[in-house]
Amino acid sequence: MRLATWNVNSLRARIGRVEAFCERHDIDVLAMQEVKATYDQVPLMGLAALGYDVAICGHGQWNGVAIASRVGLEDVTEGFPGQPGWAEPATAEARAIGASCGGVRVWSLYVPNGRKPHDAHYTYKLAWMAALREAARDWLGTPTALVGDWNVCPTDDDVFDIAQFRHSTHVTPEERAAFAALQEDGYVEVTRPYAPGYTYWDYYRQRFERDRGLKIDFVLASPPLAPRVTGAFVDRDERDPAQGQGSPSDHAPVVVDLV
DNA sequence: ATGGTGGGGTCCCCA
Repeated sequence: MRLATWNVNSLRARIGRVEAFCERHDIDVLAMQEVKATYDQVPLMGLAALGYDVAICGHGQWNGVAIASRVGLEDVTEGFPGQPGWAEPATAEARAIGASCGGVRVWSLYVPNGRKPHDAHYTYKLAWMAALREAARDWLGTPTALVGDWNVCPTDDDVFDIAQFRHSTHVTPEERAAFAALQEDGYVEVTRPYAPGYTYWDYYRQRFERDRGLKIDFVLASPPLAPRVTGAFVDRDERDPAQGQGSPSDHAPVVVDLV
């Protein structure tokens, strides 16, 4: 089974690229983040014609998550127990969707950005990740994949210039500890051994062209699932403005193969 | 310390 995760930065603006990506790589399950759309807003006929069922847990503005699957899409759940809410309607209830796909429980996750350390959104980010850890403990015994945009750089090597992030989110000890805690519980980050490179490059200052990016998109596999991983890669071509139709997302998709 | 680009919704917020 081939599983992918991709922060698409608007599914409406990117539907053509998403369909081409699924076809080109023979994707079975695609977890998407920042879809910025509800189900009825997106022309999904193309994906349906390719054999995919789609579930969207989304808001029309700044975020929203989705799962497209052609190996079954069952027991769809929006959010997880204990997920902290947020007063702003634009950010509420649209950061996690889970479903059973071909015998694997897949969670498409959009971890809050946090904006700035000391910002209330940063506190919310840490609370959200702590709640995810608590919920994820219950899924350790079954084949589970926690995939998505984690908005955390686990090591200094995951940032093009750590000096520029002295006063930024994504690299603080607290965020790194929250990401590491899931691995201490038994989840295994399965992409890095096969695909150590960046997954995100800012739009401005030609960051992609100069390979000045971040590694923030990951796949955490539960103990029963981790040994089934046979490979992974980052499809940098999908971030390349010179390739494909229309403008790219600022994230590249991450693909994982499972037996 | 700031601004650069792209995507939303209403002319400004968010990544």
